[in-house]
Amino acid sequence: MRQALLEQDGFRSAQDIYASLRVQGHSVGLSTVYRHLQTFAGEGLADVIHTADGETTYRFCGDVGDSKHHHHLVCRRCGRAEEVQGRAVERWADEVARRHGYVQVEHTVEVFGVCAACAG
Amino acid sequence: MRQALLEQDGFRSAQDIYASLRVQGHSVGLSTVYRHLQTFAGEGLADVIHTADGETTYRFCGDVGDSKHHHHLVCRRCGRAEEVQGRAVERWADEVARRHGYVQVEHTVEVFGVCAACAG
DNA sequence: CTATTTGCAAAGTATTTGCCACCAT
DNA sequence: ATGGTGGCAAATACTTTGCAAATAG
Repeated sequence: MRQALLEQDGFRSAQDIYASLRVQGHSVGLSTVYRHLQTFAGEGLADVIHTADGETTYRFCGDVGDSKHHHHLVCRRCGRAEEVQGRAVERWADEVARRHGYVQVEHTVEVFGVCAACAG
Repeated sequence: MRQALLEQDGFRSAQDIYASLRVQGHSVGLSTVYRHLQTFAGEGLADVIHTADGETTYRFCGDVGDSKHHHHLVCRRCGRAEEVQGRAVERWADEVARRHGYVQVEHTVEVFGVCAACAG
């Protein structure tokens, strides 16, 4: 089951993944999907992002516990995602925060678009 | 009522705003809060952002229909926010997207921290 | 047999909608 | 009367939790 989940690709919502699994014949429960997703996210096996309309989506990064800070370029259509880094952004965020006297700074940066394949 | 809503400050969730209004003595309905919030957002009178944990929060920008593209530096504690711009970020996002062949690019960038006042 | 995993169903929480009452015109 | 605004309550949608059956060790 864990396996079946890990084989899913791209950023998908829990509900979406659940539906896919059922269609694929697995008789899995919704709670199981949520439970694993949370576990994965906790272990760093999955990235979590919230789309513009507030949906929570997950994506598996592979088995590598590569915990490096990165952001995503996500296809709005198919959910496919590229992991990207941006020293420029990190610097900008820190600078902005510092200038206003904010501490314990974090930031969320996600880029959405339509990938070459989907754009046709 | 519209007025009472507009007087709220900082980024707050709908539920939060609703609670405040009730405490302040207004006998307002939750739906009214949501309806106005959506209207405001549509008119550009309010900015909407989703916090890291998926909560939807709103903030009033004043009466100016100043629709310029900007981001926020938000205090995690009190909800206060500074509107910031970052040409560097815009450029970076476009560049990253272009490099991977993505089109119709958009991005969400929010910086969270604890403001000087709250950090004490 | 005990511990873990899983699925179902129930409970929660957040948001949207339907509908009727109320206010000013 | 008429249109718009507002409140309550019901309906949705998404996520979490309780619990007992199934499975593994």
